[in-house]
Amino acid sequence: MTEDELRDLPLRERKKARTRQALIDTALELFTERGFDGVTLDELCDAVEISKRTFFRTFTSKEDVAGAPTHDLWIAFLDDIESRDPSGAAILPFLCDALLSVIDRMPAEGWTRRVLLNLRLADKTPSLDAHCRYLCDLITRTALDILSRRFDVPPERDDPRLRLALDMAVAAFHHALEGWAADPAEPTRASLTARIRDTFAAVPGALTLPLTPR
Amino acid sequence: MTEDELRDLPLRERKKARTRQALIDTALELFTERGFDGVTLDELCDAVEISKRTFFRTFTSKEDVAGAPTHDLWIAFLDDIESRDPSGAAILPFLCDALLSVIDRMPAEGWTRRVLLNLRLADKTPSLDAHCRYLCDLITRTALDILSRRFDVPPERDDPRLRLALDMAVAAFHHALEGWAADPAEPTRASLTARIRDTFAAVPGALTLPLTPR
DNA sequence: CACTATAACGCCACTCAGTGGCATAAACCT
DNA sequence: AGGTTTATGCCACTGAGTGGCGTTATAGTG
Repeated sequence: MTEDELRDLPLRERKKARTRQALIDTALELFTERGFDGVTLDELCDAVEISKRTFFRTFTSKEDVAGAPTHDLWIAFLDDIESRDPSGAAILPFLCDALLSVIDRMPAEGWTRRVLLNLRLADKTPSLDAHCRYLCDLITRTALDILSRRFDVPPERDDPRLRLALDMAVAAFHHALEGWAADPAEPTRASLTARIRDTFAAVPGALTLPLTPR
Repeated sequence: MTEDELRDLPLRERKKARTRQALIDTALELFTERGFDGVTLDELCDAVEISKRTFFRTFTSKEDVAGAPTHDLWIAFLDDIESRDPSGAAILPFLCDALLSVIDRMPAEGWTRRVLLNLRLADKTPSLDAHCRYLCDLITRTALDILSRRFDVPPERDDPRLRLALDMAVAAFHHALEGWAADPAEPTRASLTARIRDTFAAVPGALTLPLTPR
């Protein structure tokens, strides 16, 4: 949510959105500095001048606020595939394009840093990692609904292909994100999209990878 | 852990294993009956006549005890791929065989029921679902280590194929488990292995699934 | 510009998961 | 049997998350 989009919302909504963003930013900074478990919710709420009760009206858990950046990305992804033109392509390029396009449209200001902190925190905080994976699975299910509504594919109980293709895309995306977040060179939006392209390209070859003993 | 394997352990280990099993069985029954959140740890510990402190020496969290059946399955899987003969096959059939073989060697008595209850609980308990996914990811990483040690494949940072193949296998396995656990007909070990074979067979076709608008 | 309706917020008390510390008891070893 | 090691029980404590309710701020209306 950029400042521009914000202006044409009612005052009440505007304040809510600002509080939400302040919580995300402050949480990411504090967690990164002192560790996820090293910061209590009370401290976070103090820093944002918010009551703990209000925190739980905005986020469902402590993990939820730290996972918000990637979650927002997934939400935008769902919105994209709701209307994207398949133009005769197979499912995997379709999903890859959707991801690339969504990343391209994310807010310019500070987006990269937020996702990066989110990923690095998740990498060393089991409960956060678990939460992100759970959210991601919810998204996958919703995406499955959207795609099977829009396109002419057999239902999941008869044919697991759509489901499997989605899971592959998610796996490829995760692998790209992981390598990107661990990159010692400053990760940029461009380096992320490059990694995504590469990983998706590697998918078909993965099926036939031969196993020769060392 | 069967009663047979149990006998040649020292008394101390035997007791620990029995307590652990009692905790799993009682937890699954209680959670199924009154819901995961409807049972407190104190109640569970009372039922097994164990102090809460001892519970946390056996399991890392409330979720952990309910996820133990599938976790045990994954541990056995790791053990299997440590020594399984690839016999020239590609990675996917190799992993499929490993899973089938592991399922075949699980304890006869009550194993199906435990896994079933675990899966059905995870299906309607977000925190449990999240925990299982996290554990599963830990396993995937370990499997990656084992395979890249045993076989002659490029390291992950240069080539994501091994990693992607593992993720696909996990996705296929999950899909099989999900359909199996939701089966209105009594799920058996045979019906599970059949589903696994079918889902793995569908993987190559998933890559090229065409998207034609309805 | 009031005036009412409607959300959001703050505060307080409470439940329950999870942890640290230490005393006790059980199993192991010789 | 006697001393050592290792598991257990108990108690007090922290911190996440929830329910209830009074208060404040925004929205909608004459």
